[in-house]
Amino acid sequence: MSTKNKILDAAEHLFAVNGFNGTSLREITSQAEVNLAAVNYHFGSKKELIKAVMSRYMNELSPRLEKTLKQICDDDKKPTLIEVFSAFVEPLLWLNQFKENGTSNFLQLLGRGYTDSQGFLRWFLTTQYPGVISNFVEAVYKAYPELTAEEVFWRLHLTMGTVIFTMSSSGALIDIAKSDFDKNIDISGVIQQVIPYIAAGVAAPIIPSNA
Amino acid sequence: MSTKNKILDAAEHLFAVNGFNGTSLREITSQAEVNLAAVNYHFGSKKELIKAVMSRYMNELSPRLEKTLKQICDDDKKPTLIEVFSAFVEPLLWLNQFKENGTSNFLQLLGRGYTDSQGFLRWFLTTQYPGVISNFVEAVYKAYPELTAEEVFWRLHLTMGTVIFTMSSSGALIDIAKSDFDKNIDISGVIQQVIPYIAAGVAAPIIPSNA
DNA sequence: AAGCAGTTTAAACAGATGTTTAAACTACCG
DNA sequence: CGGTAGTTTAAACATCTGTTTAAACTGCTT
Repeated sequence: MSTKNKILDAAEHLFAVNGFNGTSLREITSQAEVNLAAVNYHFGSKKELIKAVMSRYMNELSPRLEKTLKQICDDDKKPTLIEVFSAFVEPLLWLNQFKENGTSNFLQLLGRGYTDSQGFLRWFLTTQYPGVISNFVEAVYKAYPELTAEEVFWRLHLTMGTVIFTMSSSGALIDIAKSDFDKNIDISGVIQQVIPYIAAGVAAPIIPSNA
Repeated sequence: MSTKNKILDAAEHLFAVNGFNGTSLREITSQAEVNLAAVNYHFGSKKELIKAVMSRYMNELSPRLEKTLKQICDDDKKPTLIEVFSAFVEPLLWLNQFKENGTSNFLQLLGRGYTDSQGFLRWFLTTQYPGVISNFVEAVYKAYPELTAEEVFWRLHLTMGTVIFTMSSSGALIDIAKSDFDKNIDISGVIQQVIPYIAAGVAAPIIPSNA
């Protein structure tokens, strides 16, 4: 395995667990068993390494997500919200075949990017992968045209929060499910819990503005 | 204003914006206009300062939350989920009178505690304020007894994620609402968007386990 | 005025951080 | 074989981190 990939693998794991700020280059390079200077040699800086870790996943996810969302919207009959959100499941779970623990690692990284260094993830997604968001918004609008653009905006942000936050701590949740309820679930079990919740949330009755 | 309070105010603001790891004692003490050593003199360590910042809010919130939740559950008729979640609104908004930007600051701090140093918030809430959580779980159970304990666990975690994550970035969301939709909303406007969403999410139809 | 507990101050501490340097090593090509 | 581009290495760099120290200062009581 190349030095570059050894670094990416170690960084991905440590970033997911301890966050970007909480992970030092020395931790990364010693876990990857490469020299400290290798990060700066191959990636230029720590910031560029973070981008590289995120891009490796987004480049896998982006085309698959586009495909499943198109499949749903190209049909003549309008999709249900459950179908729209389920369109994320297959691409996300595929990350587990792309890399071990790929799904939860990626979702954890998303959460870190949102909270660690403010605005980084927003910049990263909107500038590097603008199609993903617009496709998604369009799909939700087709499924639920009664919502105004403003309401779609709010509910998608709430959904993003639910998913990212939950997945960031999915490891802990899986442990609790085992110890408290004696249930062995994995990441797809978590997703099964999430989808009806967010679908119902997005489909919630609209509150009159002057109530 | 006492040195102790100057430190608490500066720390609260910086912690909320940049996280616990992302804020140094030198930033805090220079913004508070006190000597660097003052933190260790008055609080002992940075970790104790973090606890003190959180406790200042929790000590205000905890009794009010207990009161509003009790009000709902003591009635003979069972509460609705909207009522249960609305019980959080008044205590949370009261933090704005307790301190300027108190509500959003506190909710941002909650989000930081959840993601910054893993497990800290969980330890903090369960050991220092166990009543808050159990009261809440009981209220949800009364409002929606069809849910199993396991389902309540999942949906409350999803709800916590939604609320904390959204409120952490509520500042950015308020800005977007203004620029993209020309709507001037404040923190209570955000809460108004959140409540129907999470109430619908918790009340979502239960998925058969062998589907 | 003297003493004293509580507080503030500047300076230093040891350790960790991201980054850079220059020398050493490696493999391939002429 | 010699040379050269790409890579790895150990060491050092400057800067930042939380914490500690000992001296100075404060307001109060005896």
